[in-house]
Amino acid sequence: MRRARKQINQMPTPTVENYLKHILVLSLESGSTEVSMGRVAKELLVTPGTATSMVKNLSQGGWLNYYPRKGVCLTRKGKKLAMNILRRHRLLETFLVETLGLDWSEIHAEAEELEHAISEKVLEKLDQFLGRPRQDPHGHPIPTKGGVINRPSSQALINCKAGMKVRIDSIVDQESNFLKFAREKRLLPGQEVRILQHEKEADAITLQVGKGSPFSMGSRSSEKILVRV
Amino acid sequence: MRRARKQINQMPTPTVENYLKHILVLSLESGSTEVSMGRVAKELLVTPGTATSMVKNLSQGGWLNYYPRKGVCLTRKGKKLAMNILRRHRLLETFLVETLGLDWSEIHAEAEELEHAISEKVLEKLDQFLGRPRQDPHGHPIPTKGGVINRPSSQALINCKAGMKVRIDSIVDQESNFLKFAREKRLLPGQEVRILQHEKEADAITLQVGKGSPFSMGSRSSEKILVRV
DNA sequence: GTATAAACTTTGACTAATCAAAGTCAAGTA
DNA sequence: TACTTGACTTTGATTAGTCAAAGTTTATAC
Ligand SMILES: [Mn+2]
Ligand SMILES: [Mn+2]
Ligand SMILES: [Mn+2]
Ligand SMILES: [Mn+2]
Repeated sequence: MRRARKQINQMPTPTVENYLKHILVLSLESGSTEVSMGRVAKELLVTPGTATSMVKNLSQGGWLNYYPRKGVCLTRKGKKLAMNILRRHRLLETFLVETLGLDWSEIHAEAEELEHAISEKVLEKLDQFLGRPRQDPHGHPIPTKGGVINRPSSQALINCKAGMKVRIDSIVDQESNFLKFAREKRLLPGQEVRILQHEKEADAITLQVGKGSPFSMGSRSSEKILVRV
Repeated sequence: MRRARKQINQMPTPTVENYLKHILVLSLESGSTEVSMGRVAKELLVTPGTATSMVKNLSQGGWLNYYPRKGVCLTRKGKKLAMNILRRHRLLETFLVETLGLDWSEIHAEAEELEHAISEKVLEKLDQFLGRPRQDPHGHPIPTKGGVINRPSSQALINCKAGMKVRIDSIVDQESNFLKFAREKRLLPGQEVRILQHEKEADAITLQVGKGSPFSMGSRSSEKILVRV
C-alpha cells in the first residue's frame, strides 16, 4: 500500500528509515562513525541474521558502507536522511508534550510511528507552529533543516566529581519507568544539580537537585543522565 | 517492523485499515451495505485479483463477510474499526487546516498516512485540543468515539430545482484541483447557495453563492457537492 | 599452535501484499 | 438455447522483511 507509484523516486520504507536513524543515534552515542552489527541488531530488536541481510540492502541503496564482520558506517546520503528522521522524531515529541500535553514518558513510542508518516510540508508547519524549538522534551538537540546538530558537549552525570555544580543537558534512556523516576526527582533538562558525594568504589553518586533533598544513584542510572558544567 | 509483539493482540496493518475504511466510505456513499469487488479494487487502486485475495483475508479475520461474485459487507467488528479510522482521518484533516494552516486541497493525502500512525491516546488529546469538532474541513461528519455518524440528510447539488435556496453540506471529491476550484467559487461547507436555473437536458445548473456573481456547473461537478435545504 | 567461544553470516523458510495473465461465471443477446 | 462479454477469481510469481538454525571467522586463552 505504501505509496508505490513508478520505479521513479521510490520513498524509503519505514524500516529503512528506522535502521538509518538508529544507526545514526548509536554512532552519535559512541562517538565513532562505525557501528557493529551486534549493536545494530540489539537496537532494532531483530536477530543478527536479519540485521546483516537488511544492512546489505541498505548498502546496495547507497545509504551506508558495510564492512563484513566489522560494522557499518553511514554515507553522506544516509546520514542526511537519518538526521531528517531524527528531526521529525524530536519535533513530534516536542509537539506531543508542548501542545497536546502528553507525558514525556510515553511520547517516544508515539513519535516512533509518526516520524514515518509526516511529510516535509507538515513538518515545516509544525516547526513554525512550535516556534522552532532547539531541543526536545528529553533535552536532545533537534537537528536543523540542513541536518546539523551543534551544541556544547556534555558528559554523563556519573563522571562528575564531588563539589561540582552542573546543569542537566538531557536524558539518554527512553524507558518509560526511568523517565517517570527522573521527573519525580526533578532530573529535568535545564535543572541545576550539585554533586555532594562520589565514591568510585561504592558505585554511587549523591546529589541535590535545585533546593530539593539529597539522594543517591548508582552508575547504571547516573550514566543515563547527561550534564554540562 | 510494524509493532509485532506476540501473536496476542495483533494490530491491524495499515493495509487492512485502508481496505476497511474505503469499503465503509463506499457503502456510506451508495447507501447500501454491500459493496462490489469492482468498486473496492477501483477505490483502492489495486487490480481486481489483489482485491479478491485481500478481501478473503479480511473475511478470515472477521472484518467482513465475503459473498463471491456478489461483494462484501462489513461485520460489526469491521465497521467499528473502519469508523475509527475515518474518525482519525477527519480529525487529522481538521488539525492540519485549523492548527497548522495547510491548504484544504492537500490535507487528504497527508491524513491518509497519518491515520495509521496515530494512537488512541494522541487522538483523544487532539480531539480535546481542537474543541471536539463535529465536521472536517470538507464538511464531512467526524464519527464519535463510539463510532457513530448522525446528521441531517443531504442531497447532491445537481438534484436541486431552480429557485431553491440551499446550504452547502460537504464536498465529496478529494481531488486537489477540484477543491481549489471549489474554494475559488466559495463553494465551502456552510455557504448559502441560490439555484437560478436548472435545465435537465442541458446537463447544467446555474447558481449564485452568497452575493457573488452567478455561474454554471455541469453535472459531473455539481454531483460532487452535497447540500441541505 | 591449537581450542574455544563470541560475533557474525548464510541458508532456507515464512508472511503480507502485490501484479499479470489465464480461467470461470452469469447476464443478457441473438 | 447457444454466444458473447464484462466482472470476478485463480494461479504463479515477486518483493520486503523477518526468524531459526546451521555455518564461518576471529580473537583470545591456554
Ligand atoms: Mn520509527
Ligand atoms: Mn527524545
Ligand atoms: Mn490511509
Ligand atoms: Mn475530508
